[in-house]
Amino acid sequence: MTLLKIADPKPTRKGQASNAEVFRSAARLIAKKGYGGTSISDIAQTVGMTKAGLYHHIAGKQDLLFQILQHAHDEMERLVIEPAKQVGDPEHRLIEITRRHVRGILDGGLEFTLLYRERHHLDDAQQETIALRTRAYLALVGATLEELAMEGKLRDLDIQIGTIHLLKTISGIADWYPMFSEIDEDHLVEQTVNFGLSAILKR
Amino acid sequence: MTLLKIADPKPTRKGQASNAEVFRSAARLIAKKGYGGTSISDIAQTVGMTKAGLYHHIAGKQDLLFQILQHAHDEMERLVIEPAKQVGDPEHRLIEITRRHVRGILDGGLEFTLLYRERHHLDDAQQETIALRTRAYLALVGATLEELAMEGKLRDLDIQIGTIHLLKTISGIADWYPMFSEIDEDHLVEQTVNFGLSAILKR
DNA sequence: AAGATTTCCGAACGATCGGTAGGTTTTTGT
DNA sequence: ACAAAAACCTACCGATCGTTCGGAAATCTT
Repeated sequence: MTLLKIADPKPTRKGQASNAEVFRSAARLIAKKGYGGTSISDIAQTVGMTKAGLYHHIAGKQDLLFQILQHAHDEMERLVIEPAKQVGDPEHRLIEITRRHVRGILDGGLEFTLLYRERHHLDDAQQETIALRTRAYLALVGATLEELAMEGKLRDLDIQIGTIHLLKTISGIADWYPMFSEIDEDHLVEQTVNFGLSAILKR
Repeated sequence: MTLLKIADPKPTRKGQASNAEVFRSAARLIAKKGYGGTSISDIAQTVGMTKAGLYHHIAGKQDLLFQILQHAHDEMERLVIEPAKQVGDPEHRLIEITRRHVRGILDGGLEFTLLYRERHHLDDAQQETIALRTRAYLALVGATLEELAMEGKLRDLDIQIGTIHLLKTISGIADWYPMFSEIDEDHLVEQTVNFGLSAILKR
C-alpha cells in the first residue's frame, strides 16, 4: 500500500531529506495552490499518507519548502550548469544553457520553477542559501555575455539587464506552457533559443 | 482618524468596489506574502482598521482579490492598451506598448503585476473574466506582430511564442526590479524596448 | 438639534491550520 | 524466527483562519 518508493534505503533521517517523489508531489501542489494555501494535510493526502505519517519524513512545512528548493537547484546544477561549463565557446555555451534550461523546465522541472517564487516563506538563513545559488547561475550567464562582448558579438545592451531578461524569458515558460501545451516541445526550445540569442547577439 | 481617503463619496455599496488605496495596500501585502499567506487581519491592520471594519468595504477575501485584479486591468487598459491603439504604425505601436507597460510596472503597477499569479484562487467565473481581459491584451500584441510580418520586418519566429516571450520579459521586471533598484528607470525602459525589439524585428 | 446613515469595533462562530504524543503495523537485519 | 527500527496511524493541541453579529462612534441630512 506504500505509495512512496523510497530512494534512500537507509537514510530518511528525521528532518533530513526523504525522497524525490514526495518532493515532486508537494512541489506540484504548492505550485498550484501557493505555500500558504497548501496544508500539510493536502500534501499528505496526495502522497497517500496522513499528516502525522508525513511528519515522519519532514521536519516541518518550512523545511519541506527549503528542501524542495535545494533539490531543484541540485537538478539545475546537474542538468544545466555543469554541462554548460564544459562548453568553451561562449556563444555555444549560451545556446547550451538556454536549450538545457528550457528542456529542464519542460521535462518536469515545471513545478520546481514555479516554486522559486515562494522562497520568501523561508527564514533568513535559508533564503540566503537559495539566493547564493541563484546568484551563481546568474553570474555564469553574465560572465558568458561578458565574453561575447569581448569578442564583439554582443549587441549594445546592458549586460546585467540582458542577463535577467533572458533568464526571465526562459523561466517564464513554466508560467504559461501548461496553457499552451499544444505547442511542440522541440519547437519551443528552438524558438526560445532564437528569441534569446537574437535579443542579445549581433546577427 | 480615518486612514482611508474614500474616492467615491457616496457608493461603497457593500461588496462593490471601495477605494483604490485599500486595493494598493492589500495588493502589496498579498504580493509579498501570497494570497493564502495573507490574512484579512493583516490587510485590515495595514490600512488601519480591524477585521470587522474592513468587512464593511469588501464582500470577502476572494472578492477582494477579484476586484484588485479588475482594477489592475482597468489601469492596464487606460495606461497601455488605449494609448497604443492610437498608434497606426505597428513598429511604433510595439515600442509604445513595451515602453508604457514597463513604465506602468515601475510607476506602482508592480504589486498588481505580481498579484496576477494568484488568480487561481478565484472561482471559475471570475477566472474566466480575468482570462478574457488577458487574452485581449495578448491578441493586441499578437496582431501587431502579424502586421509586422506582413511588412516583412519580422524575424523568422513563431508569432505566438514570440508574443508571450516578449510579454514575459516585460512582466518579469516586477519580479526582480525591487532587488536591483539601483538601475535607472529610464535606462531599464529603453533597454527593455531594445531587448524585445531585437528579439522580434529584423535589424 | 435630531434623526438617519455610514463607518467601524469587540467578541464570538465553526473550521482548519501546523505540529505533537503515543501506540500499532510493517519492514529490515540477523 | 525474532527483535530492532522505520513507517504510519488515530486523536488531539493551541492558534489562527474567514466570516458574522449587535452595537457604538462618527458623519451626514434636514
